[in-house]
Amino acid sequence: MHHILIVDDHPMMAIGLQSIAKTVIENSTFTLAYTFTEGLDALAKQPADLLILDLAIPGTRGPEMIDSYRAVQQDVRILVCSGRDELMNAPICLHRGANGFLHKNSFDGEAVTAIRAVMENKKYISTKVKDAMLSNLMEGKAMQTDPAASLTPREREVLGLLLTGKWLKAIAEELNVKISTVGTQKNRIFKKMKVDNIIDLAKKFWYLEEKTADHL
Amino acid sequence: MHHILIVDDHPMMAIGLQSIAKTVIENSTFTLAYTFTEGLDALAKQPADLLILDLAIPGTRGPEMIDSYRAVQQDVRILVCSGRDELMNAPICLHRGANGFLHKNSFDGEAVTAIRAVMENKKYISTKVKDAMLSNLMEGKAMQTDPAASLTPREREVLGLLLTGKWLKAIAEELNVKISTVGTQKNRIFKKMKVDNIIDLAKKFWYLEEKTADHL
DNA sequence: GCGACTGGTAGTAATATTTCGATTTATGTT
DNA sequence: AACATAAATCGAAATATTACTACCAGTCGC
Repeated sequence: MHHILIVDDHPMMAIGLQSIAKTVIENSTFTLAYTFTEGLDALAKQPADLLILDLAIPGTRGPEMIDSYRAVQQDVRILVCSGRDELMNAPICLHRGANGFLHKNSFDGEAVTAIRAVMENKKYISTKVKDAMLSNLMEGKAMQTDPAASLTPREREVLGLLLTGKWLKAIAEELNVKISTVGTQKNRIFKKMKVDNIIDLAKKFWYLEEKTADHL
Repeated sequence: MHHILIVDDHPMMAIGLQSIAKTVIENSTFTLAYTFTEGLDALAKQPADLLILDLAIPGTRGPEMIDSYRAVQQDVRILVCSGRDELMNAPICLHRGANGFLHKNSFDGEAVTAIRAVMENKKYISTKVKDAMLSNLMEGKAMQTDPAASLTPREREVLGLLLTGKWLKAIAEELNVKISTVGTQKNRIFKKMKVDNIIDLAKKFWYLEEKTADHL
């Protein structure tokens, strides 16, 4: 008898995952949660054998979420399921303590493999990620990191506001700093992210946009 | 006995939809397709009673897809299921001949309602969209169709270049006009599209973008 | 032929942004 | 304590964009 908690802000995706998990783990019960805090509460109320976690749920900053859930139940198996760039995020999540990383574009066969592996206390990453990590290793390159990892907290804050389409003036007012300050931050963000214009920046962080697109 | 075709590039989302549809329509068979052409082929091979269609699948231009499927089977019920801006896209899709529009963030209850309505040959849109359309109507505004319909050819050309992130200067050189001219066009585009900044503009035309998010 | 309208084009002044370099503050090291 | 470093801030000049207005060439209806 196993209990599985699925945290995903897309209910239909959660149901898809549940449907797949049911075929892998017999005799299982499920809780579906649709926000970060809802998920935390659910885990606090009932320990889970498996936590399937969407990275991109609103009000969170991605991989850091893993820590929060581990803090509630230290030994929970965590399978991150994200639509964000796999090559970038899988290593980050595993490094942060996840047991597996499953891309949302994966076919159900891969989902089955991932769930099975994690339930057997093994780590799971896709072959694609394994290969990439291996070839990075052989070329002596450091592991792929979050593109925003090199940004300072303040820069990330400005990044978020820039992606809402706000003007520098509005951002400056919101943050209570001078416009020139925001200009400098924007400049540094562009340089660090190796982009030249706001459109390319937005594309790099398209996955953050999906949430906002709903209430245009 | 009903046959249902689900076209979505996220297999797990497709499974979620299937799982929900199963509870609504008894005695149903399913085909899941993961690309636009796969979907077309599947429909050509076996007529469907219901087509659940994701708008954002790669290699397509959004709502126009509806025409392609109707060309294969004129009387198929089409329920569009998209994660993008509902207020804008739902009217467009229905105007183009879809039978319903379901947002991907909807809860399963709404999905059930939507599927049931469409299967009963009724139209389905969310209350949110209904309200918005109604208030538009009362204010005498026309129903939203193609957002770019009101743009002139030249404006569309500039729009395309703007969405690649090019600066006015580069666009002006490319089109062999003065920067001020491009500035004017941009201004008119912004006004017509009722946006204030390039990010919101890009969001309005998300379906022109190749699905960059997944392979960044 | 004559307004009225549309599409494409610019000029200009007001605003916004980029791009420097420089200062301040906090933190960690020796 | 002295020093180095990273983060955040800001001023000012150089550029770029926006918000106007205006002009001209077609086109349509009459």
